[in-house]
Amino acid sequence: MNIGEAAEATGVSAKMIRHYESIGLIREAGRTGAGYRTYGPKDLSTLSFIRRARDLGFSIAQIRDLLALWQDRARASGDVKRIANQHVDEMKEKMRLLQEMVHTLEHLSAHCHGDDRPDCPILEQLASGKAEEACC
Amino acid sequence: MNIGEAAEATGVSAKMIRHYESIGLIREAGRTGAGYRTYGPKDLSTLSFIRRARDLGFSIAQIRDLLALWQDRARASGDVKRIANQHVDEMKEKMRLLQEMVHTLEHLSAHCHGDDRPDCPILEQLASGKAEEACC
DNA sequence: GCTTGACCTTGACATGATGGGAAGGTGCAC
DNA sequence: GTGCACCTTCCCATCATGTCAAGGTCAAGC
Repeated sequence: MNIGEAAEATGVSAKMIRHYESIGLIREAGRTGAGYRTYGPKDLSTLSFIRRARDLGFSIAQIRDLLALWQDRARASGDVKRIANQHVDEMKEKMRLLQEMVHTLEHLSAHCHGDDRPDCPILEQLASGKAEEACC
Repeated sequence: MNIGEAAEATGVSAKMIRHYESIGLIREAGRTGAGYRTYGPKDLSTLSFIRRARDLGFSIAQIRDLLALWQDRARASGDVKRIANQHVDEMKEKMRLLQEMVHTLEHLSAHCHGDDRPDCPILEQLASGKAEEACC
């Protein structure tokens, strides 16, 4: 199976398959006489695994660990759970920061006329850092 | 005022001040005879403006627009509000995606023993893409 | 005056995950 | 045997920021 077909089958772009190989996330693919990479069912499983983990937002480093655990029959599920929970915590923290920013900005936006007049609490906040006080 | 003092005063690192200058976000700083950059009160205001906008998650491109509006006395507050609301929408979309991932992962994690046994629905989901069905 | 240490200068390189493109080789169908 | 789709490697770009290196400058203490 060619890299293009493998990409099609797994949803990982050919570009990224080569990249994952270059950083050692996946083993080096076999080659045809002409140097074309070839992929078998096992490789496809690994690539699909990676794509699903990426879809869940895991970093490459985390995926590296998850792949090792996946291929380790003597693994402890606790190790997997720990990685997943850590990732969940990271995502929640990101959400919290986003929520804070959204909150501030929505508040400012609600007090902005949004018409042709130039006065705007959003710019005032950015300029002075104390629009909150000025406005509420 | 030196770049280091300006950085200290505004919370924008010296590195980033030079960077912002190089990409044309701020005007070129004045120089001493020895080539040191110098900053005045107006520059400090601009840098503080940028830092606050960055703290609210605005991209450099958006900040470029906001700065232009800030310095335009004939601006329409509607233009500012539009940029802010667009940014809020982007952040909300990011939060939505994060929430989805968190939801899936917390669900899987809840069904993982997290002990020394090897069986783990998290890995099963990543491997097969159908843990949801297998589990619930 | 000289040394020292803190600061400045430019420039290059790194991050993380991905995309884009160029230049050249290969495989297959007509 | 030609054309087209695909493959190869390699370089560059993103985005905002940090790090490091090599060298110049300033001010204070001796």
